[in-house]
Amino acid sequence: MIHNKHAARYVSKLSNKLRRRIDAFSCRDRMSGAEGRVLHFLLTQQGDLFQNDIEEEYSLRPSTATELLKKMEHHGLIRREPMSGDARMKRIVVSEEALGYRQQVLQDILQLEEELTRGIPEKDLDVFFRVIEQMMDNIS
Amino acid sequence: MIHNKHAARYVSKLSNKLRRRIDAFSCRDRMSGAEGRVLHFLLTQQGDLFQNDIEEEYSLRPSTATELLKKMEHHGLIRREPMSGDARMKRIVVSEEALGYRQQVLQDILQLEEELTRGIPEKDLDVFFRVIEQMMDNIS
DNA sequence: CTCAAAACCTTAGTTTCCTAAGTATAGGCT
DNA sequence: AGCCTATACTTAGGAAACTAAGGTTTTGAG
Repeated sequence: MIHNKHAARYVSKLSNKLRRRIDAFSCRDRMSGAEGRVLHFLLTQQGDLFQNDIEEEYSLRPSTATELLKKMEHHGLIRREPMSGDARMKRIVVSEEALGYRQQVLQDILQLEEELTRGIPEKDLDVFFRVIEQMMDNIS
Repeated sequence: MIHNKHAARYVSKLSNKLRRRIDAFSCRDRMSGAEGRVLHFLLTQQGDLFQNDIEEEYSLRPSTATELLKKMEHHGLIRREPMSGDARMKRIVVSEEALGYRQQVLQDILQLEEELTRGIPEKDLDVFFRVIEQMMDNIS
């Protein structure tokens, strides 16, 4: 290794700072941190989504995902519909109420993204994304 | 925003995967996740370290850091010595026992780092580190 | 039909983190 | 000296996140 910097530590540190920042989001008084993150994921993803996808996206164990989604369902953020074709799977659907937060959530994320990437050249961001993708491949 | 990729999500996702990976480290059966992370930090840092530094590094509240360090002390991983000059501060010292894990911890980290950066050009890593540093500045 | 695997759930316990309110010390400022 | 604010850390209590181990039901392959 030539670098004296540790990529793992850098990434973790930035991620922790981000968690802090995201906890200050406006909608946060109506849902927990994890619930907010998952809601944002649901709102920006297209196509059918299942518990499986949540587990993969956030590196969660099935039981953790179950508990989290159950809580979101109880809070009225999502519904879970049986999937025709495979009775084991339940499709996750964002509720009407949660769709009302959509604008705010997207706005918050957009603002964070702009703040985060301020002063960073486009080509550097391209490299950054490429490196992260490679790293995710490397350890998966 | 020109990118359709979200830097925040990318970083969080990689960080989660890393946490999983690090939890599988060999010494991990003798300490919890957070304890292991802090121990690694202590072992690779030079100069006096205080609770303050742990809070900053991991974006923790004082009470969280207190609890974590108290647990590490109880598990025999660290000691806390009164600081001459400022009676409010207590210096964190890695115990003899924990120093025994040193080689293993450093080895684990080095291996992860090599695995993580495999196939990524040196100059891309330079950009990567620069971008992360800028992002940390941007949101602090 | 049988059986392994997949998708998800349940339970019970641990770990991590937070808020809110404290103690004690330090370093001003008048 | 006395007062005030900030700093460093602590305590108490609770919420959130995670884990391991063991279900259920359904699927799909042999």
